[in-house]
Amino acid sequence: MKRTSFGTARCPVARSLDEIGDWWTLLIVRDALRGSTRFSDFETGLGLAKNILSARLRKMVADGILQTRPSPDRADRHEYHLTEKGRGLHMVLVALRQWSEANLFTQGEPITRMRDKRTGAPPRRLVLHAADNTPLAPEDITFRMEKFAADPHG
Amino acid sequence: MKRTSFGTARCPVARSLDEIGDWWTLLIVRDALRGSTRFSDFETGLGLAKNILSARLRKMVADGILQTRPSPDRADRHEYHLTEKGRGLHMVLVALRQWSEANLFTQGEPITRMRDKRTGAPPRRLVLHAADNTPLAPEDITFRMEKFAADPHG
DNA sequence: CCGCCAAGGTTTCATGATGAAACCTGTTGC
DNA sequence: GCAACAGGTTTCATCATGAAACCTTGGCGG
Repeated sequence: MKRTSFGTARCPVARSLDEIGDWWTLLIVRDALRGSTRFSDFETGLGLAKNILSARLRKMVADGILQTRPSPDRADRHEYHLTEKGRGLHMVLVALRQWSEANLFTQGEPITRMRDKRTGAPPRRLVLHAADNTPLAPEDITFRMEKFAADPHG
Repeated sequence: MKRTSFGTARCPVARSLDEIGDWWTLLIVRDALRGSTRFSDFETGLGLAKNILSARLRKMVADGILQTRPSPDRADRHEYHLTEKGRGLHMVLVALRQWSEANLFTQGEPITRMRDKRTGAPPRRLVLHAADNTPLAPEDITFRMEKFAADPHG
């Protein structure tokens, strides 16, 4: 009945889907990374119903992905800004974007592509590297159950 | 009323969410990358209802993320294997996993972590690089509307 | 060759999430 | 003072999700 929750899953992938695995959250982050801060920015950029947007923004603030700041020009309003946690989702968006570009578009279709602001060149593809900088394929990876300890390198 | 579709969006992020942006698809890919191939593998690994699993597998086959192969031991059954397109989602899972590890776990919590199979060490964090290998932050990126042309480097 | 069991689904039905449209509320511009 | 507008909330119909029951096919023990 109730949508199953992964909020306490031991698998990080499952747990992350609990916070951002719905239809709109990542797109809100995408727009926020490109400068959207106001309710109407998101509304027009995404074309979603106000009630849904309202609910999502509220949840994202509660989850620490966005934070509200008083609007500079209107005392009764506020803006939505990404937290560091929210900005951290940039890499997820890049990964999704690169997969999508490689698999979901056909020749000649209009597409919004990512470019290096200085040079106009496309960024490199993401690659997972081992500690010694050799690339790691899915088969080169194993999984281990541990007790969480924060990575000192961030 | 109907869940809005991003299947024809020009933004790759939006379009990808149309195919994999639901609660179970990425977790099915995760299990498939770790070796699950049979219906019951996914069912027990994920703990989801059979009807939902059935619908997801069917959609993922239709989308070219999974493909069915005849089972080696039972003529009337088949296995589900990732296509190249499906394997390409590995990087998305890694990005989600790293974000989750950095933001959703507290000290001492049990967690399933990714390790280099040879050395047991954790992989490096993903970083987006420019063509000249300098790191690119979200602010260093711009977006351009183009007609899609496949990247010759894959 | 008969009956039973398990894998791999499909059907049914109650409930929660989604989305369109209408409505509310406080400012600001005129 | 009043209309317009941003920024929501409420209402209601519809869709998707999930639990449980049911079906179907092929081994297999006797």
